[in-house]
Amino acid sequence: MPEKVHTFFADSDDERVEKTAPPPADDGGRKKKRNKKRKRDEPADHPHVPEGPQDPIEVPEKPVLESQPENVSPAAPVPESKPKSRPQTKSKAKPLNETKTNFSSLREKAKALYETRRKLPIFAHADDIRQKLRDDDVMLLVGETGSGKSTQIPQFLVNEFWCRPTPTKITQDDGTQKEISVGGCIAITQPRRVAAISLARRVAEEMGTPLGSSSPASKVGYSVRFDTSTSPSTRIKFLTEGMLLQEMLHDPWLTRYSAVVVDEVHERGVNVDLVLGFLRNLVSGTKEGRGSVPLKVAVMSATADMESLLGFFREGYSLPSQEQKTKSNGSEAMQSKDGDSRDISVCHIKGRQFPVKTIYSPEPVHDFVDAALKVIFQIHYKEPMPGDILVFLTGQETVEALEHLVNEYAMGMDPALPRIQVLPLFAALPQAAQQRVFAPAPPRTRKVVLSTNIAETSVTVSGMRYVVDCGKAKVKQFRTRLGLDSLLVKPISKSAAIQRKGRAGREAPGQCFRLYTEKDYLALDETNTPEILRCDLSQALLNMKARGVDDIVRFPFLTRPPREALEKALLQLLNIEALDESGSISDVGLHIAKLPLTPTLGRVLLAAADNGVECLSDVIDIISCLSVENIFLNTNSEEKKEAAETARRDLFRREGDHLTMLATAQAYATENTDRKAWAERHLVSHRAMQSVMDVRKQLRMQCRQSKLLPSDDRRTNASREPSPVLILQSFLRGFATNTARLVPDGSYRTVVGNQTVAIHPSSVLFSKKVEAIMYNEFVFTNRSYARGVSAVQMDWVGEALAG
DNA sequence: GAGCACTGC
Repeated sequence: MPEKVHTFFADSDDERVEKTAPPPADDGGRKKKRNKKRKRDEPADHPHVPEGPQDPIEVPEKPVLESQPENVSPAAPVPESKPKSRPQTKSKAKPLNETKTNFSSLREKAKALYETRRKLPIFAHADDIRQKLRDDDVMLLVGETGSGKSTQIPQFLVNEFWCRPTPTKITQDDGTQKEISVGGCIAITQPRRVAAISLARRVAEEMGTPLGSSSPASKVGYSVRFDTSTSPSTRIKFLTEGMLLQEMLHDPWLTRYSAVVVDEVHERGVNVDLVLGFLRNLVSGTKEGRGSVPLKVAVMSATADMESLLGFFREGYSLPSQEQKTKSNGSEAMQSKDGDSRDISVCHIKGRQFPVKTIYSPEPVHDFVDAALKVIFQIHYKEPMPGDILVFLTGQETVEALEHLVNEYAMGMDPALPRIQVLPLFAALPQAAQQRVFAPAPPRTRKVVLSTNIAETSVTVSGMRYVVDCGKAKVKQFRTRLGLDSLLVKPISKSAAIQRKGRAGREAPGQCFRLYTEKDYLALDETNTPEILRCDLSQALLNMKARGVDDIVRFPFLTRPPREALEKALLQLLNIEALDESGSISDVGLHIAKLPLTPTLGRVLLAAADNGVECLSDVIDIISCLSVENIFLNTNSEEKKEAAETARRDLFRREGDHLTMLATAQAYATENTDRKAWAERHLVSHRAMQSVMDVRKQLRMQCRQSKLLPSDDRRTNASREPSPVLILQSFLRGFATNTARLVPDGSYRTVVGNQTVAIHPSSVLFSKKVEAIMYNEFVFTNRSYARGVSAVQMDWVGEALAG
């Protein structure tokens, strides 16, 4: 396979962007020096983005969520979980005159933003990028932090000739021809919801178009779970990877799209691997379902590891097509037939980062909390203000330990020195406490943020000049053989270390103190282990089966999971009857695949439907609670624990966590005056309960659509008592293998495998002895824990295991 | 006696 283009764009050096910034290039054809070929590609109705000197762009120094265009600051700080999704007043078209006035002010804003855009490192490469995707269907792009790739690439491409809706004909199953329109829209996938939404908002502003469903003329929209905002004129759509997979279940040929841009591939979540596999099949196949209209694919990553992706897509081109029709042609014939579009372009765009000096520990460090403490004060004593410190630790425990130590030492500090403000940051921290890290420090105060790897990708805190990196992180790993997840502290990868270091150089030159030796660094893995090698594959496999990938072994995995892991997942799907004996997907499996749940929880939902509408309704409430992390607030202090016990007394159910969750969800749902106050009174997380209600609403809706629930939404009988037996038996249909019995020594042993398992301290059954338990999660940290636990009877378990 | 980080029509 010829490799036609392999270009590395030399770009400006880090801080000298201004000086070496290339001559302003074209953004979409608005400049004088325009590319002749492009002219006719531009629809006239494209919002006008003028050139020329404009008002200086105000880029507010606000917390920025990562994966946002690195140099873009959203107007608002980190949104409270789902900011605008709650009162859903979507898809309301504005009156025409209002829309009109909006357009002119939107255009003004876009005009102002244009100056910022053209200074982005990627801007000078707009023409090359357009040309590459005209020649080839696949482009790989390495864009370092600050290059502007996520916001600019879709704008570079949206007016290309190949990006228009194309009328074509497809052959239907019955052999008849059907006229359809293919393409017209660009999809850009993101690993996280917030990134998808804020990127869409930013690109809409830059293009001078309203966002999503706010106007029928909107050209930019987004789609994430619980919150989709698009219009009939949407041309650029940001969506989460999961959302694209979901769309592909209904439209396997992606007929709405002319291009899919897969962003942040280096994060390698399991969903992105599936997306890439499906896209490779699409670009290297016959495209019959698209009426032969090509699909352009751009794969973007922040790290330079493009070799494996290049090999991955080349392999797709060199194989005989997955589709039967071209099989006889062989790969060579296909190559000459399709010519250029069978090549793959690679681009490398430098980022815009300030230099960060790396300081290694001269000696190996045994206690990184202690070492971090020393380094923090070393920085504080020696380095000038301003300059906040970001410390990467492994988890809540180490964060809190170091928090106490720093506060203790700071008290004995010379009063003449600037003060120190310590701020913890981890996902389980209540939202209000998380927000504190974004507030600027008081005068003469240095902020020290102690964070888990949440600050590595998900949250960006501004003002950081010093990074302290312990070199470790907790990693979840699914152990196929044991059927349990382990959560262990492991060394991070080089690319994670580089990512952490980069956090010090976003606003000024910085320093990164690595609490490990250079030798240790050099011994680290190059990249993070892809999630597909670390997780239970049953959901991924079910998704593939639901899309007609019969032979899992032949699916193009960017990283192929071990055979054992695939077999385990297939067995699991067989156990819950999602697959039949031949390995084909069953009706049950097809139904489960469409639910936004793990296959096991999906199976439980269907089993509950067999036990009647009331049981299904209750099980939906419980599943909704299980779908969000921890609905109960943490109670670390003895005092708080007692308070919680009292506050939650009326929610507690002796049957276990499932019935307790049901009581909580129903009490919350029936609270009509002040849910927030109710949650606070019961030491229940209001944020988590809002998510629970979102999931519940979605599941109820789907069950009504599939006629499992009656179409009128009235809860059957609010005052009725739930049936614990039916509910728990429904759960056993999915979790029969997640059971353990009490043995004479007072411990629990798993029914399958006879392993010791302890009830997690967060469970209401903690320290209780019952005949047998069923649990949702089996996690190894310091020991094996069962989480999400209920008491069950052994004869139920026997029945469930027998099928 | 304890909770890395994401995510789904």
